Amino acid sequence: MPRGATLRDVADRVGVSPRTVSRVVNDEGGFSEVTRVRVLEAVEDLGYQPNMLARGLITHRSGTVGLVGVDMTDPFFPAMAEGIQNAARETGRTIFFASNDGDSQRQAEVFRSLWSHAVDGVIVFPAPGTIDQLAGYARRGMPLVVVDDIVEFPNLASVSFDLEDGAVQAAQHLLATGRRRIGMIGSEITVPRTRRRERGFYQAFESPPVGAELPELVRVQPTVSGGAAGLQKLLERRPDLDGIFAYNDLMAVGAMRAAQASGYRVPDDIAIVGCNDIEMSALLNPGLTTIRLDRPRLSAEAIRVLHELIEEPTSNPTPLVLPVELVIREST
Amino acid sequence: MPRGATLRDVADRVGVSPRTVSRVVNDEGGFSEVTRVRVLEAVEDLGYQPNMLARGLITHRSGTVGLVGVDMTDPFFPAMAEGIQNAARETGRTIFFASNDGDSQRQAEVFRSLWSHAVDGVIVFPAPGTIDQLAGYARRGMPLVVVDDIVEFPNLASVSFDLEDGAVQAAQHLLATGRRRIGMIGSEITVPRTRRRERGFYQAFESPPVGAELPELVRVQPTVSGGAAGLQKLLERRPDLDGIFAYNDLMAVGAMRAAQASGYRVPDDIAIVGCNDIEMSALLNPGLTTIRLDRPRLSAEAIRVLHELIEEPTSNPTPLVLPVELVIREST
DNA sequence: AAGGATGGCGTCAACGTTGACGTAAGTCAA
DNA sequence: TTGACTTACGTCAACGTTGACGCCATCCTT
Repeated sequence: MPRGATLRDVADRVGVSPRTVSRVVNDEGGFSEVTRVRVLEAVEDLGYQPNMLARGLITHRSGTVGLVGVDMTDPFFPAMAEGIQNAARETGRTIFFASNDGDSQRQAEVFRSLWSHAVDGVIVFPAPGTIDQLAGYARRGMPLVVVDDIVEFPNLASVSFDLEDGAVQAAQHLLATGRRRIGMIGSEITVPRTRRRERGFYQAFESPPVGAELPELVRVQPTVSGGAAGLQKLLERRPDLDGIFAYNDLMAVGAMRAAQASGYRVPDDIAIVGCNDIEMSALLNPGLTTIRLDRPRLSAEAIRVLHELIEEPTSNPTPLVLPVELVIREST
Repeated sequence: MPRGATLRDVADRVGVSPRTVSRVVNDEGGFSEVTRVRVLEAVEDLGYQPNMLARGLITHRSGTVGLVGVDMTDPFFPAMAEGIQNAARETGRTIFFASNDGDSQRQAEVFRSLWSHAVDGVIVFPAPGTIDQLAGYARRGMPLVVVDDIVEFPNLASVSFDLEDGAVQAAQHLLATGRRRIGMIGSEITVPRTRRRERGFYQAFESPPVGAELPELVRVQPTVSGGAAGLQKLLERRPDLDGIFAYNDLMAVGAMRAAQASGYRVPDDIAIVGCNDIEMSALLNPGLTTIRLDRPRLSAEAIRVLHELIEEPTSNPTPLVLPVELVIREST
């Protein structure tokens, strides 16, 4: 790209030094009203835009934030990214985006690249099993916010949803609406998230209503086809299941389709509860009962915590866990 | 962020000049094998990462590409962004992401910011009515690829889908499956895209099969609720419609739900064809017949064209229009 | 043996900006 | 009137890197 006007160009036109133009542009004070007006006119005329590379080189602030996701095509992600991007823009920062593909190696590459570009901080949806890696970056001084997972490491902030409670709510709802033979389709991916959801699910059965039987659990891939496979497996074990809680909405969709394909009516024969409340869930037929996560809130909190960390690198924020909410639609 | 090791740190440890380290790191040649090995060892030991700000300042290549979308939550977008991001990574570039919110003002802000950050080029899903604005950036030397819209401006590349043909295919499919009273739910957003789809739609009626009546058209917001509203309007005009083509899948979903809510069976009473083949469309009940756009291909082509433009700024690529394909599911 | 080419470095300046510091003119209090 | 302070600038160096160029061995050619 051709280079645009520089401080020197503006300075020459006005007849002051570049330093003075810099002061005006950054509103540092130390200039007269007359100078200010003339400089800003020249800035306008020449279409001057500060060069963030040069500025960042000296201030060690690049005005950028990294956003590392597992995979952009996860339907949970876009709303998060949009919120984060908007929040970042309000503080004058631009977003570097990169996927880690759920792979620690790739995530390391991504972080090397972001470090090279001198990002001011990073918000990351961690690849499974990479908390230590991330803690390493944080220790080296990179402001880092882990999203969607609870981590307890010094210098490593985290913002997440209370999915344990979400699982409790889902199971209780199934029990409260009269379901007695309930299965959970969990995720085989071994992250703390998974365990927490399962723990919450079982917790709801600690003092079960009369007639409730011990729940079933299968672990499958967290995808639509995984959900379908999970439902098949559960029905093989217990063809009389009447309630399902799925690890996420995609799996719930898969389970719903598989159930319908096997001749079960939803919700008459079998009720299904998902988790995440992705956009699609309200549009299904029947609409999916699910656990709503307030993603705009999570975005806002993540950026807020990150900015705290950038401004105050020594601060040690406590993990933030946001409440979740059951949304009842037609699938239960 | 704290700064990492620099060329000087590496140089001091090895006992050579920073210039030599730079040569090794960039594999420019002009160093001995012994030096190469010792430098790379030191690079490894110190965890040296080149500072892209400093490098970009002097080379005028920042190793970044801007990706400007209308809105990340458009279900059409994530797969594109993921593909673009992966393709960019292979060439060692990182993606700056920003939304224009479909607003020209905001888009201008976004471009100012990207210019400030010295991006090597930009891929943009243009906000409606901003082609002139974009042509301006291209004229000033910014390598720019417009995606999802055909533009014929010098210096401004474009990559898009043949949605005119998509509309032809959709309409012909409806006619071929015996539908005779067909409506189109168009978008009220006045971009060339919209017109092209409508033109293709009407084109299919230029030599209609016997019994086919003149098609109906409404224009509504390109959203789920817009689609529902559009279907209502169409049915008010002609309650005996038996086929619908919607501008996009979200509208098709809205139309499908509205039709079902009004007691119409899909596809028995009324057939529905969407456009885009977003992930959700295969998961609906019934599955949505729609026009599939090869988004991975579009991503790849967009990055390819952009790189050509970056390497060869004077080249003037012709607009690229990719073929589309009808996917028949249960809604027709 | 002289001349030229080549390999393997080093030196210096520059990219565009800001931090640190200097300075001249003006203001104010004692 | 003097000294201290303030305002409104300017000067210089530095951030980390690379482009341009220079230099000294070494090697080859004739």
